[in-house]
Amino acid sequence: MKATTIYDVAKEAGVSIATVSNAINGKGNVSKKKRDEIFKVMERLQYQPSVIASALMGKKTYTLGLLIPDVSNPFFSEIARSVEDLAHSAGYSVIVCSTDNKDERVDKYLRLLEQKSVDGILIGTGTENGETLTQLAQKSIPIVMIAREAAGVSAHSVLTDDFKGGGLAAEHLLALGHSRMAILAEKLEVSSSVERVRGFRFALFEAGTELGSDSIVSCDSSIKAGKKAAAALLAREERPSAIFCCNDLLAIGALQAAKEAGVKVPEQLSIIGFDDTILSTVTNPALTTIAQPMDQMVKLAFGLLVDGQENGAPDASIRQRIVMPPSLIVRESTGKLASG
Amino acid sequence: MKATTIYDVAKEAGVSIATVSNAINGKGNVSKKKRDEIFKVMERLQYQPSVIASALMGKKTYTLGLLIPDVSNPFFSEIARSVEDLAHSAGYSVIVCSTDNKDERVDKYLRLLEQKSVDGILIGTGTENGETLTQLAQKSIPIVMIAREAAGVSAHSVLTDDFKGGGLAAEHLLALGHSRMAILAEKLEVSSSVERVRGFRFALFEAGTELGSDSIVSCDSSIKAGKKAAAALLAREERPSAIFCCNDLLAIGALQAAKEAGVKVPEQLSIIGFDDTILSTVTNPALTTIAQPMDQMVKLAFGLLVDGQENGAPDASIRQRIVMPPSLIVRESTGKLASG
DNA sequence: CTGAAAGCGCTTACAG
DNA sequence: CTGAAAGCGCTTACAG
Repeated sequence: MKATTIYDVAKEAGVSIATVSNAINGKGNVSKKKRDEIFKVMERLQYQPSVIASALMGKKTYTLGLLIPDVSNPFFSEIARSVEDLAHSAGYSVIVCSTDNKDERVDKYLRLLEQKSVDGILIGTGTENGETLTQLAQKSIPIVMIAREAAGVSAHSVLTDDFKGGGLAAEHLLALGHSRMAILAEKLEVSSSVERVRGFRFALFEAGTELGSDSIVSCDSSIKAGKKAAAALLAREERPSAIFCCNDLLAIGALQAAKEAGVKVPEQLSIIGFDDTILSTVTNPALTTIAQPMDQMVKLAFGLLVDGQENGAPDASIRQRIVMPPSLIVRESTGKLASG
Repeated sequence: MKATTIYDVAKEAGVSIATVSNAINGKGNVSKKKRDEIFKVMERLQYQPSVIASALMGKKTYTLGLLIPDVSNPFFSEIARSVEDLAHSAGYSVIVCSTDNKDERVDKYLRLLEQKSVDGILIGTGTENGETLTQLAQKSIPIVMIAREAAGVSAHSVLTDDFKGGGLAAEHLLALGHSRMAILAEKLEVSSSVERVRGFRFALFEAGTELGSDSIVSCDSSIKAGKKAAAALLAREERPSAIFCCNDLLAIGALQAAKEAGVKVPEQLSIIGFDDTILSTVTNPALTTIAQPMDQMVKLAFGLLVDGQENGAPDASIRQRIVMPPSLIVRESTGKLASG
């Protein structure tokens, strides 16, 4: 069964397709009578305008792209959900793209999205080579970065103050009386990770403490990798009394390593994560972590992406960089060292 | 900067747009010489064909829709990732739609996807009213159901043998010597949930045991709701020694309720979940659960959806219903009752 | 082997 | 207030 087109309803309603189009889009004055008649016919024929056709005429596709490292990672799936909801209520749908932080995948997806003429792209994935991005920006397809720094790309970005987040974690641990600390970071190419580490170290420095140079270990961003790295940390002669993990996945790995090593959390070891994903509420002990105000960040980013194009967008050219404050969520995985 | 079109490359290459089109699509014999020239120009101009335009000419949009209750639910985000990967390597992108199992959202998304002329829709969400679906099916947009039964809709479906899954859970608990059991189910409108409960009860029946009529409680599918319902169960005079939860979220709620009530798992209470999501590996104790072979299921569903249209599809009309076997994953949350 | 022309389903000036 | 016509960027017969 072929879908009904604007021609079908025009014929049925006894008007031209131009009038149908005008009626639908509320343009050019169509008399109320005709308009009603047209809408009645549309309903009867179950007519749905083809966005393909109208997109070809320069209108929007009402489709957005979302680039993230991995939808199956709770942190990003939560972002995806927020984006989707916002998009949905604004009439957009979103194409989700998991990049695994691989440049080739980023590139391929970006090209795909361009070919599909999406109305904008939200990027929450690492992109060292801003080349493709810059090209896109030139082609006037709006881009905004979320929870990631735009590496030399002239795009708006909304992110968390990762430096401060690291500081928050350090202060919490310091207040609990810890002094032998370690850091578990994901690969240090990711800018947010670097900032978290820097912030953590700086807070320690301000407090007059310092981190041994071998106290920062980095690994892949997964529970498994985190577990392995944490296990090595715990096997050291001078076992740390607290570990700052740059994301919840790593923190969970650390939790598991501690369990296997028979090290009690938080009595003998404090563990603090980052991101405040659903995972952190589910572990036992529940994870103390640093939360990013994701809902707000998504809302801001979405606004920049979509309204930026809809309004006259007088300031579209001036690149915005919105930084949001993280917050400490204390749960059960951190505490004072049990008696010394 | 306007994007380059087929006209630009035709002009540059000194040929007609028809020839460019043929060269790109490998149709109508284009001499090797011209073809090479054309490709060179395309590269130089960074030409990317518009899928919008070719879709309008009846070609595919290379976009698929995925309907699930909620991307931020780990079970579904894992499905989404598998679908995305398969789609990606076949040249498709996927629009993710979280329906919250609400009919209105299902309907709205379905209509949206239709307007965007997606090449197919994968449905993993409850849909009581098959009406919209049936309409779509008539409009010849391919649909396949995944992990859900197609309610009276003539669409392929690939699902887990939920009845057997429930049975597996029961047998496991039975073998551990339990007799006072209870079930935590999500709203009983969801077909898969009903089957799991039925399977569980049947296995008990075969073993000569029975479930008190008040031993089946249902609630929303969330950790919070599960926790509350489980707490009520645990507060009963005749506290159950084992709870079968129809999904991991509920099981985690039960785990938390037990912790709060001071009931030790698995020593005093066994808890078994369903789905084998990442969450079940992260709890402490780790969750015993029933796994669905999701990767295989997604692969099969995707094949039905995409190849079904690409091949001559001689059997496209005969509706397939593929049922996959679940399996028991024993972790730490189930065990024999400690001494009686 | 190659190109002129029609057409996909819309929208947008422009006449009337 | 309404419609004929051109055009968006492609593809597909059909001539040559």
